[in-house]
Amino acid sequence: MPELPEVETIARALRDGGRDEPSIMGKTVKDVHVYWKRTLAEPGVPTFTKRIVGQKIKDVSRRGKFIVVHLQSEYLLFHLRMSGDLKVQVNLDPEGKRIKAQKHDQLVIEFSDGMRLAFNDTRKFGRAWLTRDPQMVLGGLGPEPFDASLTPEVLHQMLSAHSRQLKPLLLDQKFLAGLGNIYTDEALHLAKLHPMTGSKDVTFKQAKDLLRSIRKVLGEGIKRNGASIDWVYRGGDFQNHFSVYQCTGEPCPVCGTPIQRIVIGQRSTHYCPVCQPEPARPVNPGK
DNA sequence: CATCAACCCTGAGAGC
DNA sequence: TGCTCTCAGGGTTGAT
Repeated sequence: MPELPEVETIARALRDGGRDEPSIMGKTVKDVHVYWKRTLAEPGVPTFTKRIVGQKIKDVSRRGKFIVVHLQSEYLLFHLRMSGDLKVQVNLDPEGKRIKAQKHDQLVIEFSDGMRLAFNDTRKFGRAWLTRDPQMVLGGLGPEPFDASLTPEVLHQMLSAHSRQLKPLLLDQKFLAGLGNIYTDEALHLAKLHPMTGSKDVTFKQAKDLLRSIRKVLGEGIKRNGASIDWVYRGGDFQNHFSVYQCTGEPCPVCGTPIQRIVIGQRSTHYCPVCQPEPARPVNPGK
């Protein structure tokens, strides 16, 4: 499940090269193949093809969990959702014949230099947009976790403005962009905050600790090239450094207490019952 | 505004 | 071995 560190890792590889793959910077689109139509959020296949063929790739960046490919006159956005990945591959064999798409390739963009960019997505939840106005897609996102303008004061104020449990609030991309289930659980554990804590009950000091923790776990994830979970996404090794995520029953690395798993907002949630004590006024104490 | 369930999908793992 | 069943999970949508 690619979250900010995994998406950042992929975006950097596309821009600078890496993961044994060349950069896509400066390449020109020659043709496209859409194998699963729903992968293309907008526009439809004919318009998409007409508008993207001939365009040159100027830059690659990231916003939240979106990968932003800057073209000459518009933007190609990707959201990997659960199982998406972007791979740069050789498109033509030595005889100049097109190498057939790999299993679960949903969208393939061919370049004029014989390479291609493949959007591979087992579960088909991922989406791509071709748009002149990326704000139409990205406009609703909350701040970037590493943005300097996101100070402890600002986060504290943001938390106070809502009356929700911390876990689902941090997962909400409109509140903060980039966290997913893994890094949210890890950040809350590091900040010693129970996932059911009401956002209005978070003190300034706790907000400050939370911001530092979020940046710490995300930074650690990026440094380790993300986490490789199940068969999804290759390369990273942050999965070997989880403190609580998918560590149910294992000892908390801080105090040794077995990690517990509960469900909050239809999401599995892992925490240490000692390091992250039940808040005085938990939101929805019953469930 | 907040919560909740359903939905989109496939493959892994459990149970038989 | 092979079948069926359950489940995971990000984000969207519609109902309460």
